[in-house]
Amino acid sequence: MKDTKISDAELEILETLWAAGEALNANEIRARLNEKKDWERTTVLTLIRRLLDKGVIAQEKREVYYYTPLVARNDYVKEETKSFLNKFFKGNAKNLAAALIEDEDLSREDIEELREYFRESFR
Amino acid sequence: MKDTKISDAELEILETLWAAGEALNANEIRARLNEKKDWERTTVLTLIRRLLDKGVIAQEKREVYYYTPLVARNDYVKEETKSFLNKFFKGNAKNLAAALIEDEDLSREDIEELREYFRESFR
DNA sequence: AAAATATGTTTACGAATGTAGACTAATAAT
DNA sequence: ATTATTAGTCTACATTCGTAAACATATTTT
Repeated sequence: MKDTKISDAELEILETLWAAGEALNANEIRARLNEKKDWERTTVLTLIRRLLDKGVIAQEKREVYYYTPLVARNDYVKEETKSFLNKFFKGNAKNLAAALIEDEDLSREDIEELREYFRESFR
Repeated sequence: MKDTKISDAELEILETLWAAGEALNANEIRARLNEKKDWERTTVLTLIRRLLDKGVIAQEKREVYYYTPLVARNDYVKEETKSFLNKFFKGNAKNLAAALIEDEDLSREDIEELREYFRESFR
């Protein structure tokens, strides 16, 4: 699960499973996805297959196959964050923070909140 | 320059130009890239072409073509950061911060620095 | 039993990517 | 003038991705 590349479409499936917190079958996944992505049944199945091939989810046979993530969202996101940091900020979190603050799309409150967060998080 | 997707390989070229701070020709780009990527001459040329097609760099004809970025790194990175934030943190910077802090790869000092940074950055 | 439905696998197909060879035009060296 | 070198464009080709239709199989309806 180290260097497995997960595509955007595949990630939608994974996010659905993570959000569910329990094994889902293809139809359930499709249903929950429906608000966001209106994919054909077979599209969902293809993505599931690819995730299986990549070894990032597992299947369990009941009346129908049920799928569960083999990676915790937390871990995955942490990895992605690290890559992102390296890609654009030489791995330096402070530079990222700078970019966040510079971003005029962050409201005053957002920043205030961030500050607060850091203050607490490490006394 | 809004929704232009720049691939990883293309980004290497761009980074080189950004770092240079002045127009470079293909050979110069290749030379500076050499430490990281040992690409064939034509590979570099292909990537340059793709960036031209995407309208993210411009060329200027002297004895030989010289290339300049049409996007500021800052702006580009800001955009990417925003997407990243949306993709994994529902656009919520605080959640990102949480992930950063959770990351045991950040040293105490890193975090301290971050805190400091936020403290100053917004009095 | 025949027909319809549901579930899964295989095959497909165009766009993007990483990587570069073939080919061409221009310039320089012999 | 002939040959070699350079700079650029065009073509190529395997892989991944997004998206799904075709096809096979099992199950349910009629």
